[in-house]
Amino acid sequence: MPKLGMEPIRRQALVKATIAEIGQHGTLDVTVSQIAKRAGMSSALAHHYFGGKEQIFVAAMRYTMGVYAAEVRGALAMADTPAERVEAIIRASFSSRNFRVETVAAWMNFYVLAQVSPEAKRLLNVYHRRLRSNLAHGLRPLVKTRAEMVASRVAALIDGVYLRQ
Amino acid sequence: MPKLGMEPIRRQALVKATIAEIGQHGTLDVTVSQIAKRAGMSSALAHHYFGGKEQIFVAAMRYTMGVYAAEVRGALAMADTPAERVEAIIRASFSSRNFRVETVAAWMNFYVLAQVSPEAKRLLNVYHRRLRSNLAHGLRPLVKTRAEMVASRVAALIDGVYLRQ
DNA sequence: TTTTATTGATTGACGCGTCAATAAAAACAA
DNA sequence: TTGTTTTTATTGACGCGTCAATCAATAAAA
Repeated sequence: MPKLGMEPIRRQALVKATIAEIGQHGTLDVTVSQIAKRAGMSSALAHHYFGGKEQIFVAAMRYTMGVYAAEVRGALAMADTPAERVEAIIRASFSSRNFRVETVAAWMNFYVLAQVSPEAKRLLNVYHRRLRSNLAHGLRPLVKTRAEMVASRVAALIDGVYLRQ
Repeated sequence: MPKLGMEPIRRQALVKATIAEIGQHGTLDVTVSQIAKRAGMSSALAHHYFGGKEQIFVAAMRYTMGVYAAEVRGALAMADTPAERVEAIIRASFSSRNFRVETVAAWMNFYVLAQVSPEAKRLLNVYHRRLRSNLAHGLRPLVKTRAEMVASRVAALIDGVYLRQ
């Protein structure tokens, strides 16, 4: 019973299932079948829409980072002073959504994925650059020339705290 | 041509090969055969001495952490003031040895391994506890009651900086 | 009838772990 | 000392399972 326009629904279901599955296993060692099953379809269909496992992973990574970016943007929108901007970013980074075990596990494994998949590496670079840039922008009025350096350290601190969750 | 007393030599060769292989691949996705080949033996022998893949990984993790612990101890031995102690730990953490790409990759993947292997998780906990304890000890005279908290943050920062290497 | 959705079955590759077999050293026996 | 047995080292081959990816077939919309 093929309902039309299934593609976007299936894709999103797969992406979310991927994150959940990685979160549950704590590893990228999840099979396409497991993901597909959780998303309520056959593995063949997952391949049909994404082409391959790595592309599913990358899509999940992109999605996760998109959610995070949106949260930062939202928090940033209602920050007025530089200090507030910095705090907004940090607060968004540690929001309850981003701090769920499954999200943290996903992030950690995306770092590993970036060691293997060029596209994942690219995405991770974009995230790093944006995070540092956002932080530096808020920090500049506070610490002037050292803003870039401090931003890097704060960014590292955020990731480090994550890693320990 | 069985030379006797091979066991410790083979074990160490396998452990080092494991770290090298993980470093090169950036992932735990390395086969026992690859490791054994790099260590100059058959995969059967690797199984003979370690029993299984996971145990090889755990041994490599234990080894890596042992090297790190020794470096910290060494640096700590010639630190007199509290501030020097803290600096010694940080300096040791970022020594050239611990900052080699392969070592960093190994560490990162050991975090993933800890999500799967209880023994790896235990080892990682020991490392975390020791690091925080060492830092807190040096920090206490400097920040008094907040020492524990600051130690946690510094520890997280160290790992975060690593993650970005 | 062409396009979109969907899956069961299959294939082909690969990897872990085991085992039987070989060989040399060491321990023991005569 | 010499012959025999036991222990240690070592590997090639292989079974068994798993998994990514493909394909042919079915069915409902357009």
